[in-house]
Amino acid sequence: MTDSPRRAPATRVGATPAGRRQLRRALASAAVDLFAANGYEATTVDDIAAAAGVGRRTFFRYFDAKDDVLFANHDEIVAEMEDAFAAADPARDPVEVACDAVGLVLDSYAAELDVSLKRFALTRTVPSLRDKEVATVDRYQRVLARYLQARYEQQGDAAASLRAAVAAAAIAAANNHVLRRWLRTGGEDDIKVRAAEAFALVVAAFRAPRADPATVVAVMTTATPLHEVVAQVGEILRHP
Amino acid sequence: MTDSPRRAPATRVGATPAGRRQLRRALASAAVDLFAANGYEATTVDDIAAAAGVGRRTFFRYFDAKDDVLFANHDEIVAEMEDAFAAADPARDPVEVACDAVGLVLDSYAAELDVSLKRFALTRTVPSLRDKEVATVDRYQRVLARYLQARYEQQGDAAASLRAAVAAAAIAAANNHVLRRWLRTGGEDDIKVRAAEAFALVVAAFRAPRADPATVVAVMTTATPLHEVVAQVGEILRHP
DNA sequence: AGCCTAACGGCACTCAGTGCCGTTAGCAAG
DNA sequence: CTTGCTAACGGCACTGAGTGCCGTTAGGCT
Repeated sequence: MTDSPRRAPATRVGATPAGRRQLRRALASAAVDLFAANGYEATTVDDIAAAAGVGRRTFFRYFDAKDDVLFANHDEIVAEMEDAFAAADPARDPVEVACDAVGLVLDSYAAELDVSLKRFALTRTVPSLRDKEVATVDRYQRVLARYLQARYEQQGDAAASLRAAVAAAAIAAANNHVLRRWLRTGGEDDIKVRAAEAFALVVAAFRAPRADPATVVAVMTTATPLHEVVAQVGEILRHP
Repeated sequence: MTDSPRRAPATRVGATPAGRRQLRRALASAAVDLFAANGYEATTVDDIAAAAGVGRRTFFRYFDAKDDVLFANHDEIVAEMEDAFAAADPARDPVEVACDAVGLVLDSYAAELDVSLKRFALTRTVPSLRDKEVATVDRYQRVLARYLQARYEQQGDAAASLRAAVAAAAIAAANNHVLRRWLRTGGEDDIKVRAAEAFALVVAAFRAPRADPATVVAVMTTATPLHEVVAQVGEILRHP
Protein backbone atom coordinates (compact mmCIF):
# COMPACT_ATOMS: atom_id res chain seq x y z
CA MET A 1 0.00 0.00 0.00
CA THR A 2 2.07 2.91 -1.28
CA ASP A 3 0.74 6.42 -1.65
CA SER A 4 -2.90 6.03 -2.57
CA PRO A 5 -3.24 7.08 -6.20
CA ARG A 6 -6.52 8.93 -5.80
CA ARG A 7 -6.79 10.94 -9.03
CA ALA A 8 -8.83 14.08 -9.45
CA PRO A 9 -12.45 13.55 -10.53
CA ALA A 10 -11.47 14.63 -14.04
CA THR A 11 -14.91 15.19 -15.42
CA ARG A 12 -15.32 14.32 -19.09
CA VAL A 13 -11.63 13.84 -19.80
CA GLY A 14 -12.08 11.68 -22.85
CA ALA A 15 -13.63 14.37 -24.96
CA THR A 16 -10.36 14.91 -26.82
CA PRO A 17 -8.05 12.14 -28.08
CA ALA A 18 -5.24 13.41 -25.87
CA GLY A 19 -7.58 13.23 -22.91
CA ARG A 20 -8.47 9.66 -23.78
CA ARG A 21 -4.81 8.64 -23.80
CA GLN A 22 -4.29 10.39 -20.49
CA LEU A 23 -7.19 8.58 -18.84
CA ARG A 24 -6.02 5.27 -20.27
CA ARG A 25 -2.63 5.81 -18.68
CA ALA A 26 -4.21 6.89 -15.41
CA LEU A 27 -6.33 3.75 -15.31
CA ALA A 28 -3.39 1.51 -16.15
CA SER A 29 -1.22 3.20 -13.56
CA ALA A 30 -3.85 2.96 -10.85
CA ALA A 31 -4.43 -0.70 -11.70
CA VAL A 32 -0.75 -1.64 -11.52
CA ASP A 33 -0.38 0.07 -8.17
CA LEU A 34 -3.45 -1.61 -6.73
CA PHE A 35 -2.46 -5.01 -8.09
CA ALA A 36 1.01 -4.67 -6.60
CA ALA A 37 -0.36 -3.53 -3.25
CA ASN A 38 -3.39 -5.77 -2.73
CA GLY A 39 -2.96 -8.57 -5.27
CA TYR A 40 -4.67 -9.14 -8.59
CA GLU A 41 -7.76 -11.10 -7.60
CA ALA A 42 -8.34 -9.02 -4.50
CA THR A 43 -8.52 -5.89 -6.65
CA THR A 44 -11.89 -5.34 -8.30
CA VAL A 45 -12.55 -3.25 -11.36
CA ASP A 46 -14.56 -0.96 -9.10
CA ASP A 47 -11.41 -0.32 -7.08
CA ILE A 48 -9.41 0.59 -10.17
CA ALA A 49 -12.08 2.87 -11.53
CA ALA A 50 -12.53 4.56 -8.17
CA ALA A 51 -8.78 5.10 -7.84
CA ALA A 52 -8.76 6.77 -11.24
CA GLY A 53 -11.79 8.84 -10.31
CA VAL A 54 -14.15 7.37 -12.88
CA GLY A 55 -17.06 4.97 -12.85
CA ARG A 56 -16.79 1.24 -13.29
CA ARG A 57 -18.60 1.43 -16.62
CA THR A 58 -16.02 3.85 -17.97
CA PHE A 59 -13.21 1.41 -17.23
CA PHE A 60 -14.74 -1.05 -19.68
CA ARG A 61 -14.93 1.66 -22.30
CA TYR A 62 -11.14 1.91 -22.16
CA PHE A 63 -10.23 -1.75 -21.69
CA ASP A 64 -12.04 -4.83 -22.88
CA ALA A 65 -11.17 -6.83 -19.80
CA LYS A 66 -9.60 -6.48 -16.39
CA ASP A 67 -6.36 -8.13 -17.43
CA ASP A 68 -6.00 -5.97 -20.55
CA VAL A 69 -5.07 -3.08 -18.30
CA LEU A 70 -1.73 -4.73 -17.57
CA PHE A 71 -0.79 -4.80 -21.26
CA ALA A 72 -2.09 -1.38 -22.15
CA ASN A 73 0.62 -0.35 -24.60
CA HIS A 74 0.59 -3.64 -26.47
CA ASP A 75 -1.19 -2.30 -29.52
CA GLU A 76 1.20 0.61 -29.90
CA ILE A 77 4.19 -1.72 -29.89
CA VAL A 78 2.65 -3.94 -32.53
CA ALA A 79 2.04 -0.86 -34.65
CA GLU A 80 5.67 0.23 -34.18
CA MET A 81 6.86 -3.20 -35.23
CA GLU A 82 4.81 -3.10 -38.38
CA ASP A 83 6.16 0.35 -39.19
CA ALA A 84 9.67 -1.01 -38.69
CA PHE A 85 8.96 -3.82 -41.14
CA ALA A 86 7.52 -1.46 -43.69
CA ALA A 87 10.63 0.71 -43.50
CA ALA A 88 13.12 -2.17 -43.39
CA ASP A 89 15.88 -2.56 -45.94
CA PRO A 90 14.78 -5.42 -48.25
CA ALA A 91 18.40 -6.46 -48.69
CA ARG A 92 19.02 -7.25 -45.04
CA ASP A 93 18.71 -10.74 -43.62
CA PRO A 94 15.02 -11.22 -42.70
CA VAL A 95 15.80 -12.72 -39.31
CA GLU A 96 18.03 -9.80 -38.40
CA VAL A 97 15.29 -7.36 -39.33
CA ALA A 98 12.82 -9.32 -37.20
CA CYS A 99 15.23 -9.32 -34.26
CA ASP A 100 15.58 -5.56 -34.52
CA ALA A 101 11.81 -5.17 -34.62
CA VAL A 102 11.26 -7.33 -31.56
CA GLY A 103 13.87 -5.21 -29.83
CA LEU A 104 11.19 -2.52 -29.71
CA VAL A 105 9.47 -4.64 -27.10
CA LEU A 106 12.59 -4.56 -24.97
CA ASP A 107 12.78 -0.80 -25.39
CA SER A 108 9.23 -0.30 -24.19
CA TYR A 109 9.85 -2.53 -21.19
CA ALA A 110 13.04 -0.68 -20.33
CA ALA A 111 11.32 2.69 -20.78
CA GLU A 112 9.07 2.09 -17.78
CA LEU A 113 11.07 -0.22 -15.57
CA ASP A 114 8.93 0.11 -12.44
CA VAL A 115 5.78 -0.97 -14.25
CA SER A 116 7.64 -3.80 -15.96
CA LEU A 117 8.90 -5.14 -12.64
CA LYS A 118 5.46 -5.04 -11.05
CA ARG A 119 3.92 -6.73 -14.05
CA PHE A 120 6.64 -9.35 -14.00
CA ALA A 121 5.94 -10.12 -10.35
CA LEU A 122 2.27 -10.52 -11.24
CA THR A 123 2.74 -12.70 -14.28
CA ARG A 124 5.00 -14.97 -12.26
CA THR A 125 2.43 -15.33 -9.50
CA VAL A 126 -1.02 -15.30 -11.08
CA PRO A 127 -1.60 -18.12 -13.58
CA SER A 128 -4.27 -16.30 -15.55
CA LEU A 129 -1.95 -13.35 -16.06
CA ARG A 130 0.82 -15.63 -17.17
CA ASP A 131 -1.52 -17.05 -19.79
CA LYS A 132 -2.49 -13.56 -20.84
CA GLU A 133 1.14 -12.62 -21.31
CA VAL A 134 1.76 -15.74 -23.34
CA ALA A 135 -1.15 -14.78 -25.57
CA THR A 136 0.33 -11.30 -25.92
CA VAL A 137 3.68 -12.69 -26.95
CA ASP A 138 1.90 -14.88 -29.45
CA ARG A 139 0.56 -11.77 -31.14
CA TYR A 140 4.06 -10.37 -31.52
CA GLN A 141 5.13 -13.70 -32.85
CA ARG A 142 2.41 -13.69 -35.50
CA VAL A 143 3.51 -10.29 -36.72
CA LEU A 144 7.07 -11.54 -36.99
CA ALA A 145 5.95 -14.68 -38.80
CA ARG A 146 3.92 -12.70 -41.31
CA TYR A 147 6.90 -10.55 -42.24
CA LEU A 148 9.29 -13.48 -42.42
CA GLN A 149 6.90 -15.49 -44.55
CA ALA A 150 6.59 -12.67 -47.06
CA ARG A 151 10.36 -12.35 -47.25
CA TYR A 152 10.92 -16.09 -47.60
CA GLU A 153 8.24 -16.45 -50.25
CA GLN A 154 9.78 -13.69 -52.23
CA GLN A 155 13.05 -15.60 -52.00
CA GLY A 156 11.26 -18.57 -53.56
CA ASP A 157 11.39 -20.75 -50.46
CA ALA A 158 8.98 -23.65 -50.83
CA ALA A 159 8.68 -24.05 -47.05
CA ALA A 160 8.35 -20.32 -46.42
CA SER A 161 5.37 -20.61 -44.12
CA LEU A 162 6.93 -23.27 -41.93
CA ARG A 163 10.33 -21.64 -41.78
CA ALA A 164 8.76 -18.29 -40.93
CA ALA A 165 6.70 -19.77 -38.10
CA VAL A 166 9.70 -21.57 -36.64
CA ALA A 167 12.03 -18.60 -36.91
CA ALA A 168 9.45 -16.26 -35.42
CA ALA A 169 8.99 -18.59 -32.48
CA ALA A 170 12.73 -18.78 -31.96
CA ILE A 171 13.10 -15.00 -32.04
CA ALA A 172 10.23 -14.51 -29.62
CA ALA A 173 11.67 -17.13 -27.29
CA ALA A 174 15.10 -15.51 -27.31
CA ASN A 175 13.52 -12.15 -26.65
CA ASN A 176 11.49 -13.49 -23.74
CA HIS A 177 14.45 -15.30 -22.29
CA VAL A 178 16.55 -12.16 -22.22
CA LEU A 179 13.65 -10.11 -20.94
CA ARG A 180 12.87 -12.46 -18.07
CA ARG A 181 16.46 -12.75 -16.96
CA TRP A 182 16.74 -9.00 -17.06
CA LEU A 183 13.60 -8.49 -15.01
CA ARG A 184 14.64 -11.16 -12.54
CA THR A 185 17.81 -9.20 -11.79
CA GLY A 186 15.76 -6.05 -11.34
CA GLY A 187 16.87 -4.47 -14.60
CA GLU A 188 20.57 -4.30 -13.74
CA ASP A 189 22.71 -5.33 -16.67
CA ASP A 190 22.53 -3.92 -20.19
CA ILE A 191 19.58 -5.59 -21.82
CA LYS A 192 20.46 -4.59 -25.38
CA VAL A 193 23.84 -6.30 -25.17
CA ARG A 194 22.28 -9.46 -23.79
CA ALA A 195 19.67 -9.36 -26.51
CA ALA A 196 22.29 -8.99 -29.21
CA GLU A 197 24.07 -12.09 -27.91
CA ALA A 198 20.85 -14.09 -27.84
CA PHE A 199 19.76 -12.94 -31.27
CA ALA A 200 23.14 -13.88 -32.69
CA LEU A 201 22.40 -17.47 -31.73
CA VAL A 202 19.07 -17.34 -33.52
CA VAL A 203 20.42 -15.61 -36.60
CA ALA A 204 23.14 -18.22 -36.90
CA ALA A 205 20.58 -21.01 -36.72
CA PHE A 206 18.14 -19.49 -39.20
CA ARG A 207 20.28 -18.10 -41.94
CA ALA A 208 18.68 -17.70 -45.33
CA PRO A 209 17.38 -21.09 -46.43
CA ARG A 210 19.45 -23.45 -48.48
CA ALA A 211 17.71 -23.37 -51.85
CA ASP A 212 17.91 -27.13 -52.34
CA PRO A 213 20.18 -29.90 -51.03
CA ALA A 214 22.81 -29.43 -53.69
CA THR A 215 26.31 -30.78 -53.43
CA VAL A 216 28.78 -28.03 -52.63
CA VAL A 217 32.48 -28.17 -53.31
CA ALA A 218 34.95 -25.95 -51.51
CA VAL A 219 38.47 -25.75 -52.80
CA MET A 220 41.33 -24.16 -50.89
CA THR A 221 45.08 -24.43 -51.06
CA THR A 222 46.91 -26.33 -48.36
CA ALA A 223 48.45 -23.00 -47.39
CA THR A 224 45.10 -21.74 -46.05
CA PRO A 225 45.07 -21.44 -42.23
CA LEU A 226 42.94 -24.09 -40.63
CA HIS A 227 40.56 -21.68 -38.89
CA GLU A 228 40.02 -20.01 -42.21
CA VAL A 229 39.17 -23.34 -43.80
CA VAL A 230 36.65 -24.14 -41.13
CA ALA A 231 35.05 -20.69 -41.31
CA GLN A 232 34.73 -20.78 -45.06
CA VAL A 233 33.33 -24.28 -45.20
CA GLY A 234 30.84 -23.45 -42.50
CA GLU A 235 29.77 -20.34 -44.31
CA ILE A 236 29.44 -22.18 -47.59
CA LEU A 237 27.38 -24.92 -45.98
CA ARG A 238 24.99 -22.30 -44.68
CA HIS A 239 24.81 -20.34 -47.96
CA PRO A 240 25.33 -22.80 -50.77
CA MET B 1 -27.17 -29.80 -33.97
CA THR B 2 -26.36 -33.50 -34.23
CA ASP B 3 -27.99 -36.20 -32.13
CA SER B 4 -28.62 -34.62 -28.73
CA PRO B 5 -26.09 -36.15 -26.31
CA ARG B 6 -28.45 -36.53 -23.37
CA ARG B 7 -26.60 -38.94 -21.08
CA ALA B 8 -28.18 -41.15 -18.46
CA PRO B 9 -28.51 -39.63 -14.97
CA ALA B 10 -25.54 -41.71 -13.83
CA THR B 11 -25.90 -41.22 -10.11
CA ARG B 12 -22.61 -41.10 -8.17
CA VAL B 13 -20.41 -42.18 -11.04
CA GLY B 14 -17.23 -40.70 -9.66
CA ALA B 15 -17.00 -43.02 -6.68
CA THR B 16 -14.31 -45.06 -8.43
CA PRO B 17 -11.34 -43.65 -10.39
CA ALA B 18 -12.57 -45.37 -13.54
CA GLY B 19 -15.93 -43.75 -13.05
CA ARG B 20 -14.31 -40.36 -12.65
CA ARG B 21 -12.48 -40.72 -15.95
CA GLN B 22 -15.69 -41.81 -17.61
CA LEU B 23 -17.61 -38.80 -16.36
CA ARG B 24 -14.78 -36.49 -17.37
CA ARG B 25 -14.96 -37.86 -20.87
CA ALA B 26 -18.73 -37.59 -20.90
CA LEU B 27 -18.57 -33.95 -19.84
CA ALA B 28 -15.90 -33.14 -22.40
CA SER B 29 -17.80 -34.91 -25.14
CA ALA B 30 -21.06 -33.17 -24.29
CA ALA B 31 -19.29 -29.82 -24.17
CA VAL B 32 -17.65 -30.23 -27.56
CA ASP B 33 -20.94 -31.23 -29.15
CA LEU B 34 -22.79 -28.30 -27.63
CA PHE B 35 -20.04 -25.84 -28.56
CA ALA B 36 -20.04 -27.08 -32.13
CA ALA B 37 -23.82 -26.94 -32.35
CA ASN B 38 -24.67 -23.70 -30.56
CA GLY B 39 -21.38 -21.84 -30.27
CA TYR B 40 -19.06 -21.40 -27.33
CA GLU B 41 -20.46 -18.31 -25.63
CA ALA B 42 -24.05 -19.35 -26.22
CA THR B 43 -23.41 -22.59 -24.33
CA THR B 44 -23.56 -22.24 -20.55
CA VAL B 45 -21.96 -24.56 -18.05
CA ASP B 46 -25.48 -25.45 -16.96
CA ASP B 47 -26.15 -26.73 -20.47
CA ILE B 48 -23.05 -28.90 -20.45
CA ALA B 49 -23.77 -30.32 -17.02
CA ALA B 50 -27.38 -31.00 -17.92
CA ALA B 51 -26.34 -32.75 -21.14
CA ALA B 52 -24.04 -35.00 -19.12
CA GLY B 53 -26.76 -35.61 -16.57
CA VAL B 54 -25.01 -33.97 -13.63
CA GLY B 55 -25.36 -30.75 -11.71
CA ARG B 56 -23.59 -27.55 -12.53
CA ARG B 57 -21.53 -27.77 -9.34
CA THR B 58 -20.22 -31.16 -10.35
CA PHE B 59 -18.86 -29.78 -13.59
CA PHE B 60 -16.54 -27.51 -11.66
CA ARG B 61 -15.33 -30.46 -9.61
CA TYR B 62 -14.04 -32.01 -12.84
CA PHE B 63 -12.80 -28.89 -14.62
CA ASP B 64 -11.43 -25.69 -13.17
CA ALA B 65 -13.00 -23.54 -15.85
CA LYS B 66 -15.37 -23.70 -18.75
CA ASP B 67 -12.61 -23.57 -21.35
CA ASP B 68 -10.61 -26.32 -19.66
CA VAL B 69 -13.15 -28.82 -20.91
CA LEU B 70 -11.84 -28.34 -24.45
CA PHE B 71 -8.31 -29.40 -23.47
CA ALA B 72 -9.31 -32.23 -21.18
CA ASN B 73 -6.51 -34.66 -22.04
CA HIS B 74 -3.78 -32.07 -21.81
CA ASP B 75 -2.41 -33.29 -18.50
CA GLU B 76 -2.17 -36.88 -19.70
CA ILE B 77 -0.16 -35.82 -22.73
CA VAL B 78 2.25 -33.83 -20.60
CA ALA B 79 2.70 -36.85 -18.38
CA GLU B 80 3.37 -39.04 -21.43
CA MET B 81 5.95 -36.57 -22.65
CA GLU B 82 7.77 -36.62 -19.35
CA ASP B 83 7.75 -40.40 -19.36
CA ALA B 84 9.23 -40.32 -22.83
CA PHE B 85 12.00 -38.04 -21.65
CA ALA B 86 12.75 -40.21 -18.66
CA ALA B 87 13.06 -43.26 -20.91
CA ALA B 88 14.97 -41.51 -23.69
CA ASP B 89 18.38 -42.70 -24.82
CA PRO B 90 20.90 -40.19 -23.39
CA ALA B 91 23.10 -40.62 -26.44
CA ARG B 92 20.53 -39.35 -28.93
CA ASP B 93 20.45 -35.78 -30.12
CA PRO B 94 18.36 -33.82 -27.57
CA VAL B 95 16.36 -31.98 -30.22
CA GLU B 96 15.48 -35.26 -31.92
CA VAL B 97 14.25 -36.68 -28.63
CA ALA B 98 12.18 -33.57 -28.04
CA CYS B 99 10.68 -33.80 -31.51
CA ASP B 100 9.69 -37.40 -30.86
CA ALA B 101 8.12 -36.42 -27.56
CA VAL B 102 6.09 -33.62 -29.07
CA GLY B 103 4.93 -36.09 -31.66
CA LEU B 104 2.80 -37.56 -28.89
CA VAL B 105 0.65 -34.45 -29.18
CA LEU B 106 0.08 -35.19 -32.84
CA ASP B 107 -0.82 -38.76 -31.97
CA SER B 108 -3.43 -37.69 -29.47
CA TYR B 109 -4.93 -35.24 -31.95
CA ALA B 110 -5.02 -37.88 -34.65
CA ALA B 111 -6.54 -40.42 -32.28
CA GLU B 112 -9.76 -38.44 -31.97
CA LEU B 113 -10.00 -36.60 -35.24
CA ASP B 114 -13.60 -35.47 -34.91
CA VAL B 115 -12.98 -33.74 -31.60
CA SER B 116 -9.79 -32.18 -32.94
CA LEU B 117 -11.60 -30.72 -35.91
CA LYS B 118 -14.37 -29.24 -33.78
CA ARG B 119 -11.85 -27.79 -31.35
CA PHE B 120 -9.88 -26.36 -34.24
CA ALA B 121 -12.97 -24.64 -35.61
CA LEU B 122 -13.57 -23.15 -32.18
CA THR B 123 -10.01 -21.97 -31.54
CA ARG B 124 -10.02 -20.29 -34.93
CA THR B 125 -13.26 -18.48 -34.19
CA VAL B 126 -13.31 -17.61 -30.48
CA PRO B 127 -10.43 -15.35 -29.38
CA SER B 128 -10.48 -16.48 -25.76
CA LEU B 129 -10.17 -20.10 -26.85
CA ARG B 130 -7.30 -19.25 -29.13
CA ASP B 131 -5.52 -17.67 -26.18
CA LYS B 132 -6.26 -20.73 -24.10
CA GLU B 133 -4.75 -22.96 -26.73
CA VAL B 134 -1.67 -20.79 -26.92
CA ALA B 135 -1.30 -21.11 -23.16
CA THR B 136 -1.66 -24.87 -23.49
CA VAL B 137 1.06 -25.02 -26.10
CA ASP B 138 3.24 -22.93 -23.83
CA ARG B 139 3.02 -25.66 -21.21
CA TYR B 140 4.24 -28.26 -23.67
CA GLN B 141 6.98 -25.89 -24.63
CA ARG B 142 8.12 -25.50 -21.03
CA VAL B 143 8.38 -29.24 -20.62
CA LEU B 144 10.49 -29.44 -23.76
CA ALA B 145 12.67 -26.58 -22.59
CA ARG B 146 13.27 -28.19 -19.23
CA TYR B 147 14.48 -31.41 -20.81
CA LEU B 148 16.64 -29.63 -23.37
CA GLN B 149 18.20 -27.41 -20.74
CA ALA B 150 19.18 -30.40 -18.63
CA ARG B 151 20.74 -32.08 -21.63
CA TYR B 152 22.60 -28.96 -22.72
CA GLU B 153 23.87 -28.25 -19.25
CA GLN B 154 25.16 -31.76 -18.96
CA GLN B 155 26.98 -31.13 -22.24
CA GLY B 156 28.62 -28.14 -20.60
CA ASP B 157 26.85 -25.55 -22.72
CA ALA B 158 27.23 -22.11 -21.15
CA ALA B 159 24.08 -20.82 -22.86
CA ALA B 160 22.08 -23.96 -22.07
CA SER B 161 19.04 -22.13 -20.77
CA LEU B 162 18.78 -19.80 -23.74
CA ARG B 163 19.44 -22.46 -26.32
CA ALA B 164 16.89 -24.76 -24.70
CA ALA B 165 14.20 -22.07 -24.67
CA VAL B 166 14.81 -21.18 -28.30
CA ALA B 167 14.93 -24.77 -29.49
CA ALA B 168 11.79 -25.67 -27.55
CA ALA B 169 9.96 -22.74 -29.11
CA ALA B 170 11.09 -23.79 -32.57
CA ILE B 171 9.96 -27.37 -32.03
CA ALA B 172 6.59 -26.28 -30.70
CA ALA B 173 6.14 -23.91 -33.62
CA ALA B 174 6.97 -26.61 -36.14
CA ASN B 175 4.57 -28.96 -34.42
CA ASN B 176 1.76 -26.41 -34.44
CA HIS B 177 2.38 -25.50 -38.03
CA VAL B 178 2.06 -29.09 -39.14
CA LEU B 179 -0.92 -29.64 -36.89
CA ARG B 180 -2.83 -26.62 -38.16
CA ARG B 181 -2.20 -27.41 -41.80
CA TRP B 182 -3.36 -30.94 -41.18
CA LEU B 183 -6.53 -29.83 -39.43
CA ARG B 184 -7.25 -27.25 -42.11
CA THR B 185 -7.30 -30.01 -44.71
CA GLY B 186 -9.63 -32.05 -42.53
CA GLY B 187 -6.98 -34.58 -41.51
CA GLU B 188 -6.29 -35.88 -44.98
CA ASP B 189 -2.58 -36.36 -45.58
CA ASP B 190 -0.19 -38.32 -43.40
CA ILE B 191 0.59 -36.08 -40.48
CA LYS B 192 3.58 -38.07 -39.24
CA VAL B 193 5.37 -37.70 -42.57
CA ARG B 194 4.70 -33.96 -42.62
CA ALA B 195 5.92 -33.68 -39.07
CA ALA B 196 9.12 -35.53 -39.86
CA GLU B 197 9.84 -33.07 -42.67
CA ALA B 198 9.20 -30.10 -40.43
CA PHE B 199 11.24 -31.48 -37.57
CA ALA B 200 14.14 -32.15 -39.93
CA LEU B 201 14.33 -28.42 -40.53
CA VAL B 202 14.45 -27.73 -36.81
CA VAL B 203 16.95 -30.45 -36.04
CA ALA B 204 19.26 -29.14 -38.73
CA ALA B 205 19.09 -25.66 -37.26
CA PHE B 206 19.60 -26.72 -33.65
CA ARG B 207 22.21 -29.42 -33.71
CA ALA B 208 24.04 -30.05 -30.46
CA PRO B 209 25.98 -26.93 -29.54
CA ARG B 210 29.63 -26.62 -30.38
CA ALA B 211 31.25 -27.06 -26.99
CA ASP B 212 33.64 -24.16 -27.55
CA PRO B 213 35.02 -22.44 -30.63
CA ALA B 214 37.90 -24.83 -31.04
CA THR B 215 39.68 -25.31 -34.31
CA VAL B 216 38.72 -28.58 -35.92
CA VAL B 217 40.80 -30.35 -38.51
CA ALA B 218 39.35 -32.84 -40.94
CA VAL B 219 41.70 -34.94 -43.00
CA MET B 220 40.61 -36.96 -45.99
CA THR B 221 42.39 -38.38 -49.00
CA THR B 222 41.81 -36.75 -52.36
CA ALA B 223 40.17 -40.01 -53.39
CA THR B 224 37.19 -39.34 -51.12
CA PRO B 225 34.00 -38.58 -53.09
CA LEU B 226 32.99 -34.95 -52.86
CA HIS B 227 29.59 -35.54 -51.25
CA GLU B 228 31.30 -37.64 -48.65
CA VAL B 229 33.71 -34.82 -47.90
CA VAL B 230 30.88 -32.31 -47.47
CA ALA B 231 28.91 -34.68 -45.28
CA GLN B 232 31.82 -35.46 -43.03
CA VAL B 233 32.92 -31.85 -42.67
CA GLY B 234 29.37 -30.80 -41.89
CA GLU B 235 29.05 -33.53 -39.31
CA ILE B 236 32.34 -32.61 -37.70
CA LEU B 237 31.42 -28.94 -37.59
CA ARG B 238 28.22 -29.80 -35.75
CA HIS B 239 29.81 -32.28 -33.34
CA PRO B 240 33.37 -31.16 -32.76
C1' DA C 1 -26.52 -55.18 7.96
C1' DG C 2 -24.51 -51.00 9.39
C1' DC C 3 -21.02 -47.45 9.35
C1' DC C 4 -18.39 -43.86 7.07
C1' DT C 5 -16.38 -41.55 3.53
C1' DA C 6 -16.96 -38.57 -0.19
C1' DA C 7 -19.50 -37.58 -4.39
C1' DC C 8 -23.24 -34.90 -5.51
C1' DG C 9 -26.70 -31.15 -5.88
C1' DG C 10 -28.39 -26.99 -4.56
C1' DC C 11 -28.18 -22.49 -2.66
C1' DA C 12 -26.26 -18.13 -2.19
C1' DC C 13 -22.73 -15.04 -3.08
C1' DT C 14 -18.94 -12.22 -5.58
C1' DC C 15 -17.41 -10.27 -9.51
C1' DA C 16 -16.43 -9.74 -14.61
C1' DG C 17 -18.56 -8.11 -18.53
C1' DT C 18 -22.63 -5.98 -21.24
C1' DG C 19 -26.83 -3.49 -22.82
C1' DC C 20 -29.57 0.41 -21.98
C1' DC C 21 -30.62 5.00 -20.93
C1' DG C 22 -30.81 9.40 -18.64
C1' DT C 23 -27.60 13.15 -17.68
C1' DT C 24 -24.52 16.59 -18.80
C1' DA C 25 -20.08 18.53 -20.24
C1' DG C 26 -18.15 20.67 -24.05
C1' DC C 27 -18.22 22.46 -28.58
C1' DA C 28 -20.31 25.05 -32.53
C1' DA C 29 -23.39 28.22 -34.65
C1' DG C 30 -26.55 32.08 -34.38
C1' DC D 1 -25.15 34.92 -24.21
C1' DT D 2 -28.14 31.41 -25.75
C1' DT D 3 -29.48 27.31 -28.13
C1' DG D 4 -28.71 22.87 -29.84
C1' DC D 5 -26.15 18.78 -30.87
C1' DT D 6 -22.92 15.14 -29.88
C1' DA D 7 -20.82 11.86 -27.15
C1' DA D 8 -18.57 10.80 -22.78
C1' DC D 9 -20.02 9.38 -18.49
C1' DG D 10 -22.38 7.05 -14.60
C1' DG D 11 -25.75 4.20 -12.91
C1' DC D 12 -28.77 0.39 -13.11
C1' DA D 13 -29.94 -4.12 -14.05
C1' DC D 14 -28.90 -8.45 -15.97
C1' DT D 15 -26.25 -12.77 -17.40
C1' DG D 16 -22.97 -16.11 -16.47
C1' DA D 17 -18.48 -17.91 -14.55
C1' DG D 18 -16.53 -19.48 -10.48
C1' DT D 19 -16.65 -20.57 -5.27
C1' DG D 20 -17.86 -21.68 -0.38
C1' DC D 21 -20.96 -24.13 2.35
C1' DC D 22 -23.86 -27.74 3.72
C1' DG D 23 -27.35 -31.30 3.78
C1' DT D 24 -28.15 -35.65 1.44
C1' DT D 25 -27.13 -40.12 0.12
C1' DA D 26 -24.86 -43.62 -2.80
C1' DG D 27 -21.75 -47.13 -2.36
C1' DG D 28 -17.56 -49.35 -0.64
C1' DC D 29 -15.78 -51.68 3.46
C1' DT D 30 -15.90 -54.36 7.72
